Amino acid sequence: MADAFETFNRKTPRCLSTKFSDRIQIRELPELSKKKIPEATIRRLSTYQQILNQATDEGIQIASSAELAKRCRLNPAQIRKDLAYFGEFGVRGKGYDVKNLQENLKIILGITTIWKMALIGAGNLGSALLAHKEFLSHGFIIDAVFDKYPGRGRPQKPGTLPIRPMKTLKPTIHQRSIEIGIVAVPSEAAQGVVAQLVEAGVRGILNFAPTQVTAPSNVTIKNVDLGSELEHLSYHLSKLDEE
Amino acid sequence: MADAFETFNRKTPRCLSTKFSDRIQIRELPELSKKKIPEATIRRLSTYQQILNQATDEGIQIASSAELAKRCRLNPAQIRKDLAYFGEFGVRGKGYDVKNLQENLKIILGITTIWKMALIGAGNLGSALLAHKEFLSHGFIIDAVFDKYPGRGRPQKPGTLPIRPMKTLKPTIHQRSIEIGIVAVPSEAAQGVVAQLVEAGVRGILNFAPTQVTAPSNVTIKNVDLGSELEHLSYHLSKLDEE
DNA sequence: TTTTGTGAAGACATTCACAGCG
DNA sequence: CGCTGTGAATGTCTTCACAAAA
Repeated sequence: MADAFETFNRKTPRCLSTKFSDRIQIRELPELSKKKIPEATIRRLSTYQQILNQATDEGIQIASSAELAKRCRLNPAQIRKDLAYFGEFGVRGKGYDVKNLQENLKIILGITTIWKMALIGAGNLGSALLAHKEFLSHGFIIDAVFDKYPGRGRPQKPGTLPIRPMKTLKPTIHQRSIEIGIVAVPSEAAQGVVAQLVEAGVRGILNFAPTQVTAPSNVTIKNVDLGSELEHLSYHLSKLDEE
Repeated sequence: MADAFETFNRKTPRCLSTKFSDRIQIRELPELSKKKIPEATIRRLSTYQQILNQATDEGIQIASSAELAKRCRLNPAQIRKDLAYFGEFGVRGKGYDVKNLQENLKIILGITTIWKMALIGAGNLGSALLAHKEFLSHGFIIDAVFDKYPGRGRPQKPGTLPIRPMKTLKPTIHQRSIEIGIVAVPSEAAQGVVAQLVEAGVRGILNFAPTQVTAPSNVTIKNVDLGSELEHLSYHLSKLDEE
């Protein structure tokens, strides 16, 4: 896992020879290698993955930034700049090797190994997530399921994950080395569950409850809120009525 | 529906009396009333709704921008500026009336009436969405369900929506005045379904398929991609390993 | 030639800081 | 007094335009 970012910013500033920088300590140099990567760029990396998959399916081996831009409706310069934050992946005069770029994006996104996740909440949404086959192809797997009422949900078929009581959350997460929690419980319960997940040692949380939850800064939280997406849609639809 | 935006930019520039502007046609005036609202602001409006609901539940009647900011971890000036795009909702020296602001946000977001939606795809995800009670409290309702194979899915109980064949998409959407489509079908089928929805006359689409779909510019598309959210999480988790 | 990678310019978004109002 | 509403300042992101490379 630790080598996931070896390719990052691997460029040496051309104005400085290695020898020179060996002898003289230069204040700006460490800053240069830690150029800040915009959040907006990171969000687009998944889209690039998506369209590269599509291109692979169509048998395309080399794609220019213009071609990629067309597929995700972005500016070509945007794509070149985004990729350039992480290295020099293209060939001037030709474009990007689709397969190669795809591999590099996987490394950058940290999905070279499979992330184990714990699902909390086996209601409607939880069950759908559990059945969601696409997770695995993206490098994620639900490895344990918890619910306040372990009896509920679909009857447990053989080969299905057992629904565990909340009491066993911490030991199970430790034992199975789970690093991500998915919160699919009602809003009222969400903050409590987040606290338990943090206590159990997860480092990332995907929260489906439409409420603001907090966690220490070393735990990353991503909120997925359907209501908010629909409201955004509604805003734009109402606005069109005005014209 | 058309009155949903009457409160927008209802401020009269103080430098011009009403009489004055009645008599003389001023070029800049129409521009002033159409000040462009940042997308980032619009995305935050749903969050404001969420924290106002929370405040209401706690019995809070008046809240300052500082108080609201603390609840959604934003800068107070951000909140004041966002709200100021749509009118003067606050009282100087006091703050914002929670109830009143909530009502105004509903009008701004266009959720004063209930939006009817058609769900396409009655698989795992579709079924979960169908059972998702929260939609209604946000002003949205699934009014018709379609699937390539109408027989599948949960056995149809009385009082449950029938699963209709795709053939009936267009007439049903017309007949029931449905304006939003939810795409919960596999990636390969997504673009085709989007085309059918557009043809049937919907104006907004919520797409759960992890693929880039296109529609004419008069149809608004919002993508919800779980894989992409997880990849974003993965990126941040991998990065923390580096330090 | 073609297309990348990248400074510089431009567009957009956030925060500051304070006048103005209750 | 306290807090909003808002220009001005700052910060961030996107796009342009071109030198450098294959």
